[in-house]
Amino acid sequence: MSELETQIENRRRKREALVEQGVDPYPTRYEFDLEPSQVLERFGERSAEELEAEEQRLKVPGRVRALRKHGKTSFVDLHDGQSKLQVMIRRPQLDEAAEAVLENLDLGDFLGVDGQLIRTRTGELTVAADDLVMLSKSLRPLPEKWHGLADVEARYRRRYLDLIVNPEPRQVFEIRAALVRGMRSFLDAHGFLEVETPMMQAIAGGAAARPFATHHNALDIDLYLRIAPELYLKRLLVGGLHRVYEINRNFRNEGISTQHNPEFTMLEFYWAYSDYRQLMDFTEKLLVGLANDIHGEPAITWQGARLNLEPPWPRYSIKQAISHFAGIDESRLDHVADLAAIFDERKIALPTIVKETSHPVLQSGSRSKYEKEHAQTEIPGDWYGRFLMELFEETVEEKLQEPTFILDYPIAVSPLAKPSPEDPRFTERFELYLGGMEIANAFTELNDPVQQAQRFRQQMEARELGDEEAHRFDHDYIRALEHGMPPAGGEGIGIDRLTMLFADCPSIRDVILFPLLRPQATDE
RNA sequence: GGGCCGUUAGCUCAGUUGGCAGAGCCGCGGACUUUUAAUCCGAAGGUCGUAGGUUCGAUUCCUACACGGCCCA
Repeated sequence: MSELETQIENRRRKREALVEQGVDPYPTRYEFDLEPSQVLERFGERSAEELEAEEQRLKVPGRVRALRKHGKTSFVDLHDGQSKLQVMIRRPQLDEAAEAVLENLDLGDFLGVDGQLIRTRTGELTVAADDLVMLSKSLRPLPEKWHGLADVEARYRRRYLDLIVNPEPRQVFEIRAALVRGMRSFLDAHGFLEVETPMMQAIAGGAAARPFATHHNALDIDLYLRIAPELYLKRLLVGGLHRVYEINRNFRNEGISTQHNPEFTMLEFYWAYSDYRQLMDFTEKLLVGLANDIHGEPAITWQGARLNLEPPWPRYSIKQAISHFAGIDESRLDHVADLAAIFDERKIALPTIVKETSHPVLQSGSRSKYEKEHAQTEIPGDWYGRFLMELFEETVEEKLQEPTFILDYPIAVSPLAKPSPEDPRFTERFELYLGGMEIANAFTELNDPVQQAQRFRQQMEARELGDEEAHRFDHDYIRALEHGMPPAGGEGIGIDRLTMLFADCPSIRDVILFPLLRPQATDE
């Protein structure tokens, strides 16, 4: 028998021993007065003399996290997930049932104690218990008390253990909840209506991503888990819900990394008669407010650096950003041939989509060949934008630690955004970068049904060239637009990444309670 | 998909330049009526991730695989 099996066997024997002595190891009901952290809140300041005079008796439940037995006196640390409360037990004062509980008590058990609140000789607030109730017998040993659970894989796979023995995850998920709470109250206060739109969609639209597929048996139709709620939320704009938001899961059938989990949480909101400029101001206000609420200052600490969130935040167009952060003159950013030359100079790989595309111009996969043929062959017009974006991601993205708006994205990569009146190659779109990560994506929404249909057709062409992430044509969405969508701004904010920043977690798995891992054969 | 790193007792970790596998915590037995990482005494606990290979001998060296981490695509 392995050591673990032995330990489980010992605990099972104690469970049986309790049953034999008429003690239910899993009782149905327990009435208590306060949990440990509440006891500390209410009585934490009382002196020994005050407690002695008060003769306050309490029933307190909690998980046994430490057990110090010395002869006739035992000390137990009772935890409620936030704080611990010490219990002192003098064996001679116990009745038979309580004695059996003490006799068969293990670390990890849930225990109810009943006794007077005192301070011990060392001054610690303590319940001097004269009655004990087993509330739930634990059959497996907890990880070590001092080092906790350190194995990263075990922490993700068995988050319940991580939460019991490590203080950090609880704090992280409290921050996460505070962020979501703060967003809701901010949006509610600005007159936004929270809605829920389909997670299962016949056409997975609203973003460039591969979806998860599923099937509805009764209707016998294929459905997709949504990659974004965008097209449904904008249908609501058509329907007269002029300020709407949704906080919910998106699913993207793509790789896993420290910044990507296949399911992740987004806030998306749409605001009629607004535009991307107003959304930038709104975003600044939202995030600096969250920082003030959660950290008590308009700043966050990210991987050792203090990032100041006080508005206004710098705003660069894509071209300005490349010029400013990568030192490339803006005059070289207007033509695809110039961009290709920069890729060569800087030894940057071509955009994936270009490499994967079966367009004859690039079939060789060789850049020099591409450049040669480029001179005499018509290049699909949207490749300028794709090259520009690739250059931006390669040279600028990681440098954007302080909050920065990057604006005016190429039309090729923004099929749902309204074109810029100044330069039709670009759109009224921004992304917010913070800590080197893309946190928000927003634009003035394209509400021209004719142009939107044309954009969808361009996406279908890209799909035929091999871009599996290209948007799908959504005829029903076009029909909705044809009824008239008010001019509007819309924005998505990634909750997971924002939590990473606010809780200073370098991996998205640390801000998702149960991140996706490859299933493991169950062990003992 | 590629590179690097990791996997030893329930937990946290040592270690073996190839020769019987180590500690602390936990668990078990004992002592102890104010401890708090309680203390003291005692006895336990291992397919060294899995499968092959090299070798007189592999936990250690080699190969493949599994799972995980970080970086890159």
